[in-house]
Amino acid sequence: MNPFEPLQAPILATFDGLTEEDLLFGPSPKLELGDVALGTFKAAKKLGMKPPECAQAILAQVTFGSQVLSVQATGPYLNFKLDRGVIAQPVLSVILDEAGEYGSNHSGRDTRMLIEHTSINPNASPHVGRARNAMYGDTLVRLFRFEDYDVDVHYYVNDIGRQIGLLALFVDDIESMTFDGVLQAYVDANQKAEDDPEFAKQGYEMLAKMEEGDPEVAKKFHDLTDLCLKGQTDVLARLGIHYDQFDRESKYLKDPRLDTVVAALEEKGAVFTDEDERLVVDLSKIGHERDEGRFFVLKRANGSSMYGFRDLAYTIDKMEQGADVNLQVLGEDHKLYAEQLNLILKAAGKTSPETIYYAYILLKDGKMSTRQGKVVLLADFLDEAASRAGEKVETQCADLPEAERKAIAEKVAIAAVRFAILKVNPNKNVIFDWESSLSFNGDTGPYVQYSCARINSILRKYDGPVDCAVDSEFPLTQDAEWALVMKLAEFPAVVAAAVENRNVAPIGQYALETARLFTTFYHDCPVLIAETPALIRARIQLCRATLQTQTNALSILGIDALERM
RNA sequence: GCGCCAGUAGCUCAGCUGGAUAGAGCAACGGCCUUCUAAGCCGUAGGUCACAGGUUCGAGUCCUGUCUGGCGCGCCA
Repeated sequence: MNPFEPLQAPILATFDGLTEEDLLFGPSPKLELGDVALGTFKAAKKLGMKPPECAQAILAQVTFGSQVLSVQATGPYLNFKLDRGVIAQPVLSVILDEAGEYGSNHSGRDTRMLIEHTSINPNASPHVGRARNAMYGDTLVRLFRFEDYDVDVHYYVNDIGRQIGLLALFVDDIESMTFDGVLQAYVDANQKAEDDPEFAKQGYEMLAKMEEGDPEVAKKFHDLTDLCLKGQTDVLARLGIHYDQFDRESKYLKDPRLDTVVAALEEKGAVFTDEDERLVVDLSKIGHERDEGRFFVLKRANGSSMYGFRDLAYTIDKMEQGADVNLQVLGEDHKLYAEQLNLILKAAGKTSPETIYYAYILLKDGKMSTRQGKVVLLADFLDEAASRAGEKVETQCADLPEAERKAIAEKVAIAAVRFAILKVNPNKNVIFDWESSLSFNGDTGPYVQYSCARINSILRKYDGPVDCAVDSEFPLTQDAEWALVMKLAEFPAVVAAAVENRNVAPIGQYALETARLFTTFYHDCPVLIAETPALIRARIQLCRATLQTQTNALSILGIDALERM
């Protein structure tokens, strides 16, 4: 949706050699200057002029249509005053017409994508720190599906490893065990392993039996990790996060494709057995330039494989599933590790997925620590947030049945967490503050939801359905209306940028800005009691278009636009 | 020590890939509910964009160095 088309076309027709990209349209910094501004920097360069000259040249030579009421050159800028209604009409028309698809550029048509995210260790309940991976990954999935990608979501289950070995040894009766029970058992088992070396050794033996394929041990590992996985995915499902496929690490223990990798490494002289009988890759032979992180261990002295060795097989497996785009979401602590894997795969003639990294979530008084109990569990936070939201819903939606009120409170809680995490650029640490995340005021998900609830409230009171046919004489004159329309027109570009940069944070920022502009409009421009029927009709359509755009933006973020709250 | 990421208002964050006088929210102060939901709105105050150089018509944004914080660097996953 390019609302500037009527301004652009006559300029392009007058000056040869200019393209759309040379014309930098945007809102004027102040509405007194104009409704829309054009920066002439790029165009000037192409035309061999200085920007202010270029502005003057456009002013002198171009004849604009009747939509343009006046043009003024201010240094390198041109400021246009427009017939706002005429410009706004097609914007609203497109939004109401495209409805749930408004904002999508459909860039993923006929494109298959495999994305792996979350993949947390089974022995922990998701806390908000780890959940950044899940929320970010899930939001990418939603973004790409919105763009018509055919997305397959994978979760890599670390179902083997020392921690599961200890657990399997410690736990007798899995049948009657709960997720919380397993978590406690893991803590106890670790303590026991620390106190009792013999027990620790037996843990490794369990692991060895698992690798050898002992059916009884395998079943125990499987049942334990299943229980854990269910506990974890239940919490994540509460946030609307779902997966298409769970890939068990144990499946990749003896993958024949690893032989070809090792053979390729041998051929390049990049693999050797060290003095402790470990099988080690020397990455300096295959492109790693520094000393740090030069060595990568594939197998222990006893022949059991390391996590990274199995991950090589898993990565190869993912890449061979025929997706056009492969993505994985990893914490920034995995940066070097992923680079090491990539080098090995490249040396073996294999490709690697594109990785999206995110920085850690910190607490106000430092980093999270499971050991010190300095964690915010996702489930705990959601419970507390839902309870606080519930108090408000109780007074504001007293007429609704209790079940419905509870559902609303839960959705507010989800919006609070998801938004708090997603609005921050992924390469920045998030400082998670319990209190401000529970306030629901200001820059929050609930604030955005609230603006939607207000729109819904107006639409409910408006008698009759909203007409999608937008009048050509669209009577919008107020600044608040204009600012809102311009913001709505931006949405497809915001989505396109998010796709290109694999960054969803700007969508959160966009929803926030739109909500703020709507609220200003809400206060400045009465809808249901506007002066004329035509104005009521127009503002209702603007409300409907805003709600549609926000619904689409929020759905990418995994947040529900609420009818009432 | 080496590598990657970051440093913007007291606090938490934006800043459209180099463009007009750097923007929000929280906290503070002052206003606004018999008028579409006050989870709200309007206003005031708050800045040497970590620091020092450089690149050019123009730098919060690009380059170099320094400082501070996060993460990582051979049998954890």
